Amino acid sequence: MLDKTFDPGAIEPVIYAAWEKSGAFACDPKSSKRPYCIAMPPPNVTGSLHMGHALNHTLQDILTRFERMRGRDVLWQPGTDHAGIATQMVVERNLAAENIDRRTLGRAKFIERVWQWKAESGGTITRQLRSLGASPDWSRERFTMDEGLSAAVRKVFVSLYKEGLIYRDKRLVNWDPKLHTAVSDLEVESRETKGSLWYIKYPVVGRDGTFITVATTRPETMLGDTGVAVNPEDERYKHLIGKNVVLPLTTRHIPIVADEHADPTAGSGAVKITPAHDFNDFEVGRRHNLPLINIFDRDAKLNDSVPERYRGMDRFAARKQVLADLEASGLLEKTEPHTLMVPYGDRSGVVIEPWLTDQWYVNAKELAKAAIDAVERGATVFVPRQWENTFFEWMRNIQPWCISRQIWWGHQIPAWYAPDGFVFVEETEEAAKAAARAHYGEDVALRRDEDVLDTWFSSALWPFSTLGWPDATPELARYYPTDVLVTGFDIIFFWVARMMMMGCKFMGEVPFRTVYIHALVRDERGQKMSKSKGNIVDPLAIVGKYGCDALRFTLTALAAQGRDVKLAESRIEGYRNFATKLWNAARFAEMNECKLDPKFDPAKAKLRLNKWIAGSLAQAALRATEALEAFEFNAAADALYHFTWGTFCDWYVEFSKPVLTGADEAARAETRATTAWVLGRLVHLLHPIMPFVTEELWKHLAGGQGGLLIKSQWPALDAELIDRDASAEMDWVVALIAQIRTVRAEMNVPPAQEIAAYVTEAGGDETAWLARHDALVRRLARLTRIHPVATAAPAKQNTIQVVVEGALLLLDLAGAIDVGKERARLQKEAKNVRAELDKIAAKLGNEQFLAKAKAEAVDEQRERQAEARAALSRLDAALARIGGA
RNA sequence: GGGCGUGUAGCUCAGUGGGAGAGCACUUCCUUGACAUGGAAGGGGUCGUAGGUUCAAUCCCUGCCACGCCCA
Repeated sequence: MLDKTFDPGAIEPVIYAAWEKSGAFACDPKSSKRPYCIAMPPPNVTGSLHMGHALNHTLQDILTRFERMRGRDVLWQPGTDHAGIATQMVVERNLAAENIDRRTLGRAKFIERVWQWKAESGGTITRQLRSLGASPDWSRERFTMDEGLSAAVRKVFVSLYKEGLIYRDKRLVNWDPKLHTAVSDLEVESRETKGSLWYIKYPVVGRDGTFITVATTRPETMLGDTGVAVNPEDERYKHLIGKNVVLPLTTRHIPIVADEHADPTAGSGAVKITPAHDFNDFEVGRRHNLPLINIFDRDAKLNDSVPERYRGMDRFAARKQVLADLEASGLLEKTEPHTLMVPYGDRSGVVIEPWLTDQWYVNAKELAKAAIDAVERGATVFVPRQWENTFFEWMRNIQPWCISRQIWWGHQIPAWYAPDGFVFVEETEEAAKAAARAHYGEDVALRRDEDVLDTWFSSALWPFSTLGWPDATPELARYYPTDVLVTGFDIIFFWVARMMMMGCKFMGEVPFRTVYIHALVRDERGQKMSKSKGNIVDPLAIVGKYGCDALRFTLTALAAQGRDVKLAESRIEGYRNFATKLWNAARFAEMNECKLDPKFDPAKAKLRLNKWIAGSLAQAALRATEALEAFEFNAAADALYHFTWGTFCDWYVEFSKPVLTGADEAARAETRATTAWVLGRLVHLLHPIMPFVTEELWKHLAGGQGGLLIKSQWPALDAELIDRDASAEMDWVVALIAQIRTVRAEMNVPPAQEIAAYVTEAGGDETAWLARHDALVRRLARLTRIHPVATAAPAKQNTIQVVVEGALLLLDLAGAIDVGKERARLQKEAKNVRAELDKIAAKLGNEQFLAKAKAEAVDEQRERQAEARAALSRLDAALARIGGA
């Protein structure tokens, strides 16, 4: 016997273990089934589960389970990302607690400590994914620093280098002065900041008392100025172009140049040019051959290129000093408040400094071509489609990708330098040595580049490196290209774009046919969840409180395309209740000995009731299947929810009660079999969304003989099961009962009071329907009997009149009714029907409508008119009988 | 500044070229033999705004307003 409620905490771990043990998650490369593959976006190995993961993995798991049940050989490829900077920071923090600095430890020892940390703590996130019910093929779990994946990285690096698509360059990079590494444009976050705009007077050489005023947000960098720019069209400054100014606080003379970069409407119209410390100024400097003067060291402290008094100062201290000195010398004209965008490192949280260094770059512009083309010709399709615009926008304006990082944890760049600086890029040290020998005619000492690659470089290879590339494995041939990538829009640039580039380049084919982009999970007020706001909802806490299925169903139901998911706990509670509802429907079936009968064929059911529920189920199944195929997760959840609760539990189960306790043995047997059959199909249909409760119920329904639900077949319900006549009949019964209940409530008939009813003016169908379902109607509308009578007249003083489609019912209250109240009720109803009739009449009276509207639309209006007229005449007659017009 | 998206019931959101929906919240009633994590009934919306297309617009098009996100 089932318990009264489902106990997720006790049952989930047991079921998960059974799934894993059964091998249900594993793909089967040798099978004859069609393959289906999803590459899991590898979470950071340092990560812990948040709602974004929960949504992302729930959707992937739904697709995985759905396709698996539909008979595909599914590979959901799991793994984790080594997350270079993030992981190094975690381990450095741990070392700091032991008072150890990584530099004193040395590179090799440090890397050892990272691996040790990974072995101990790196499994957190994958363990957490298990408690979400995720069913990837754990036996194939990969890590981006695995030997195989590292080999792929080296091969890609070397071949891109040899093609000239990876190169070394000295240019400005985003320098993180805290982490001491370059970062890519994407790892820089611009934050709107309230600052100042300082107006500084630069004296013009040879014209005493003449100044040009520049406006700047970063006065401290003036010590690296090598020019002043004005717009060539700016009349205020035209006469000064070509003249020199004395750079205040120094003795340096720098030229005034004409450049479009200077905006005459901003600030003073003249700008200082610091080519070594500003991306725009770098370009201006290049156009005018201005020298680059680097004034910062790697900590962003001032170096020896500045006057002595500023050396060694931090950039922020230097700003104060420079301003004070300018003020003292009368060169600070004014200060205005100014809002500007300041770049911050997304990991370190400190202000990023544009800094001149040697770094490795990928020619992304070139690689982007094939990726753009692939999306243009539909080889990869984004769902929802509009994200293709975002993708194109980024890809068409893509900048060189800085891939070297000055940290230790990651794939070390396979480049070796000879003493003369010549570089040899090879997959192994031996190959580099051989190349050097060939180059110099003798062995020379080689020094390996110390930098490592951007983490996203290895993630970009994920869809094929995990399948064994560069080896030609059977898995690679079978599962690449993958079918779907499920991810959030925030990593379209970081990851999707780069996988597209690398996949097209090295596999000659896109990495995935479809990219499903889901939204961000926000809190119930629509705010992004963040630690500082304290509005984080922890998925594991939710799972503990409401069960995994409740969380999964909630995320699914809210995952409408093109909209953020706003998560309110009340929704989760509601879907937990849904799981309970399903559970109790099964409990009802069990109590009534509804057992699965393998020989039962719903198409052969005799009772209208059973034909109707089978057809309704088929309809819901078709809708859910279509929705999942189209990634309309919420629509699938919605169709199944409404069938389960609104149709099966609210009506069918109630309807079945008189049959199950009745005397007709054949009807009982058929209804029992139908109930069990519907529930059996239903747990299959709900399984991808709510895997635990359905698996547990399946065990009970099938008496342990049905195998695991996760391995079962998706129900292919024939649309032939949808029986229009049975639907019309049962819909009428439902409407009849609802109408009687409404009237009873309005007339304050106590719910427990059973009353007699009379029916008259019934059509042929309605008479038959009422006879057939007499027991159901009596039970659900709480009537003692329904007597057919020849006429409603004379309406008695103790009868209320219920107008339904195709019949008139009289409810006998066995006592005087409040005639005034009854009249008011009928008048209100008549008023509503008249209003509707007016609307229909206006339409049908419109010749344009009759001439131009589709025939079906006109017919529909005519039908509605006929129904409304019939209802109105019954209402008028009813009113006449009690003496009210 | 460029791009994208969103404005529908008190809240969170579905939805459709022709009769406005769900969940939660709210009101009233009900411990009936699956379920009070339940059942029954009910109140509540000029579908942001102004135009246009159409026989017909909440839905399609345009402008505007508001909000959100991404990029510069």
